[in-house]
Amino acid sequence: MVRATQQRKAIHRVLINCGRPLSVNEILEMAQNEVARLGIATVYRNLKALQEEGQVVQIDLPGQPPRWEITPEDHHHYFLCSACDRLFDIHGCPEGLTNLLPKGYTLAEHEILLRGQCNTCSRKPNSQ
Amino acid sequence: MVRATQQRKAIHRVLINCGRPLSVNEILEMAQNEVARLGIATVYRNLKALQEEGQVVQIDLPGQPPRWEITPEDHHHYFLCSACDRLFDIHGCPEGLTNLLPKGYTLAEHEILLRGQCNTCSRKPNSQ
DNA sequence: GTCGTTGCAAAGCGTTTGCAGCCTA
DNA sequence: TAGGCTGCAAACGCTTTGCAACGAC
Repeated sequence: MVRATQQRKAIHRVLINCGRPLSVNEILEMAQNEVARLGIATVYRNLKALQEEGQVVQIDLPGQPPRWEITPEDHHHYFLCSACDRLFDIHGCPEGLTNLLPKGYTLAEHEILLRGQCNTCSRKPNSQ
Repeated sequence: MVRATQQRKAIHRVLINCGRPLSVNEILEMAQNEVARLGIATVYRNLKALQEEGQVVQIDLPGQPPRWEITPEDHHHYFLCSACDRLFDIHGCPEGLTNLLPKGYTLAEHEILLRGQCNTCSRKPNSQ
């Protein structure tokens, strides 16, 4: 039987309220505002449990620490800001992906990571 | 001044001869056939050095251990066959990537990973 | 009260670093 | 022969695990 502890509720709430994929440390820091003595092991344990329930998914991008977000309803991609290192969801897909395939190959899935500067950091050319 | 040691030459040669991206342990084991007492730290140090010289690149795919390969000549993407787990180069890029960006975002780079079945595995529907 | 969950600390695991000795140029 | 490079072991950062105490049901 799964128990709705303060810790688990805080971790889940942080992911819901923030609305973007968060690293384990971001989740820890935000959730500690609600449960001060929250430990990192509890964050890992609950993320894994929430993942098995299908509530959250782990996002594993090249060269980046793993991040977690609420299981998205739709298929989407990611934008990583090279200035502030925050990750954003990108909705929509480019055209003509199947045209890139060599003859005889079949496409099942695709993952796209865009890098650049977010709207906040684009306004401050000095940052990064 | 960079020295052409037996270890460095063995590591470089393994990557050239194998012709596919290798994990650090694969490189270690293969290079130990040439230099028996080769240590893992030396592999890491030389991969990093070869990377800084631009001779090799690290390939970091979601959910996979880092792999290393000889620096490819051109910008390209990857196709991972879900049946045979081999990785292929994909040449060309999709159109309209910038259209996906929210207002105010600027695009600098993009990485694409396609998954599906390669031409060999497409012919054998039983294999995964 | 039971037993799933927690915080802490220690253990794992892949990677990096410090250091004395080795070997290339 | 100088000093870059090596192997070894310890350190490192992130993640997992063991365990006694806690607290949701």
